[in-house]
Amino acid sequence: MGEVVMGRQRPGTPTLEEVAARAGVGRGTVSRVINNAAGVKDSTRRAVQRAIAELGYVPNLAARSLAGRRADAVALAMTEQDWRLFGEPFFAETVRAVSDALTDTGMQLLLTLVRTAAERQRFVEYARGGRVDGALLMSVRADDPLPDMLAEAGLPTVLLGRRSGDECVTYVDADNVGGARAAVAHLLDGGRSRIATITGPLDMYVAQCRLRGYREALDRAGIRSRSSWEAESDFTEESGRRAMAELLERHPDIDGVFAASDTTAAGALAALRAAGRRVPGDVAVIGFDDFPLAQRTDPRLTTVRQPLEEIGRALVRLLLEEMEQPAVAWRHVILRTELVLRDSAP
Amino acid sequence: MGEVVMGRQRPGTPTLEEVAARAGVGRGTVSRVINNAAGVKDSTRRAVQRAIAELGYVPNLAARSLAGRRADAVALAMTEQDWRLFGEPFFAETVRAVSDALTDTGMQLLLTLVRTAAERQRFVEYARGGRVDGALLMSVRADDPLPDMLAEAGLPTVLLGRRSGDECVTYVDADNVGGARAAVAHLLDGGRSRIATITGPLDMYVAQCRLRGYREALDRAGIRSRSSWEAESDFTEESGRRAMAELLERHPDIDGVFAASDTTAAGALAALRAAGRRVPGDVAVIGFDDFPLAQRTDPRLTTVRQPLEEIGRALVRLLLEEMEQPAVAWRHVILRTELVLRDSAP
DNA sequence: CTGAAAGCGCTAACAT
DNA sequence: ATGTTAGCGCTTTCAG
Repeated sequence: MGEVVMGRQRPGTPTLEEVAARAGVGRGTVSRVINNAAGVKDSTRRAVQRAIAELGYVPNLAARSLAGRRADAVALAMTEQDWRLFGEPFFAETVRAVSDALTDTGMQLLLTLVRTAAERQRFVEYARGGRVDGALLMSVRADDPLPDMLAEAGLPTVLLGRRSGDECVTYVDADNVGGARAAVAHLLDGGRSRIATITGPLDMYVAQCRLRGYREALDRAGIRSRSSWEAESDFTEESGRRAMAELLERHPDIDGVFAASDTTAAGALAALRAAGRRVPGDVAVIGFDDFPLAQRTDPRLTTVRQPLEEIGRALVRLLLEEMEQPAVAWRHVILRTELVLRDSAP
Repeated sequence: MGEVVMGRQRPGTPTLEEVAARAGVGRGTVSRVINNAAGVKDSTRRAVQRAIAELGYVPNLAARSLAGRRADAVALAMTEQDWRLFGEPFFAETVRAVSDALTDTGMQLLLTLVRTAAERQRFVEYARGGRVDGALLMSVRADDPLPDMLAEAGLPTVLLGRRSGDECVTYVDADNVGGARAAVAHLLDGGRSRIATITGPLDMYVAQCRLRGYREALDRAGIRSRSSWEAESDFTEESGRRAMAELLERHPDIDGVFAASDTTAAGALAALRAAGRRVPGDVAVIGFDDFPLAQRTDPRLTTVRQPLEEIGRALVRLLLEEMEQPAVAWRHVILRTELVLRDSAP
């Protein structure tokens, strides 16, 4: 009687051994051919390739993984908060950059959602189970235990951003303090002096850094920073709008705004418009992240550009390094940010 | 001499065999315990669990996969175009729904980018190599060869949306024609008669369907549809803005707009505002997809809601069915859409 | 209820 | 340059 098979993989899939038989060679030779190893006579190689084509052979990756002790894949994990920021260009562009940086390595990039505790558990088992050779973690929150769980399990792990000033786990970050400082300094240079800021969620280190840069720039100019000039957002456009409205109410004479994200800057713009302010005539706005979002509407804003291509490359490079060597040290890379000037009349 | 090992997996990882030795049982028993199989004496089970905990044992997924002939993972592949629509709430919400629907199965969801031909090749090898038990494909273009490549390889595959009216591969879709028709009928009911539409990219079947619904509704009302009342967008906000401006120029007396997407509707809104039209006073706008994007600005728009939770569940259910049975038939599910009324004064 | 044994399909070291 | 062999760590009969 035909028993019910619980296996999911189609039967009858040709194996390396069948290819070897058909090509009239040993299994080792076939293995060399499919792995592009040197030292195979050209005629043999072609014979094997023909057999592969005729049989429609595809290597079984589980077997390769088991024998070769590697997965040829890396995960990029995103938490629930990341997911809500999904729409942000920063997010999509970074993933794209990582994907590009990975093309040469032949490794498959796997994006995974880690929203609940159950999903985190499953992901950890997946990663520790050897289905990926390493993990990239996006914009981790201060209280996120995932990096440590993976790092302690010995899985090569690299963070995009850090959880705090004394982060240990290997990470790539942008110079958030410096970028914010440069932005505010630019506003000051342009003759603005009543400068407010819309911060990101302050439980994220990145938001703390950008706020610090804002304050430092004011300090250096001899301006005492005050909390009434600071309003928190959660990096969404809507919260940026609200924060801006709030700031305007507190300080109708604002003439400059530093927004901690591109999306937030877009919200700020909308709120300023709604309040009848001209931008940048009455109020100059500088946003972190150089994306079209805040610029969909007319005024070409000056922005702080993060070098996303570089970030993607650095993430992959560090991950590869972690994979090559046993984890002897944490490696940190902080990439310079750049002010992109667009407001000719500051 | 210590040879350089190219393997990536940490050595010294405890194996099932070591657990068995420590617990003083056979390997089979350990296997039964970690798979929650029935028929293990309670005391034995606990002994094994203790050994697992003490050793910090984690099953090697490659070995399990090889022996068990399944991957316990499914892929959700996104093409380059999808990726550009990444920001759309529809996208994020659908993935979330799929993720939710998958939690009970214990399978890991893997999002993969398939942007270039090289990436497609790699993904096909990954999938055919047995690293996933099935694939979900988002909003495929008419000329996308990926569905056929996977389906022909015998991999359980389900599409979200179809490539054309005679799509074969198993899919889940929304009733786009009906939804569009209902939207336009609602505008007509509200006394509007000069109704334009902003379509999606017409090489996508979903966009064709929504346009067809628009035309059918007008036909039924005895209004001849004309192409000058139709403008194409690529589903982005910017293109929606442009399309609306164009339509306004051609027909300044427009009093209703059906937008083929939420994002497009947002663009239309902005353009209408810029042209000094009140919404919905002068012009009523209905968008497909029920999301806050088009509603960030004041007027509460009536929208066409796609049942995303249902779509996610259906995708997973069909995929599981494909996995259980050899592919004997293509299965298609078309989910009803719903008009969400918000404009009390149509 | 449990142990022993036979693979799953591949890589890599070792012969030749 | 190529064939042979010994595992990789697990699931799954099949005996007991």
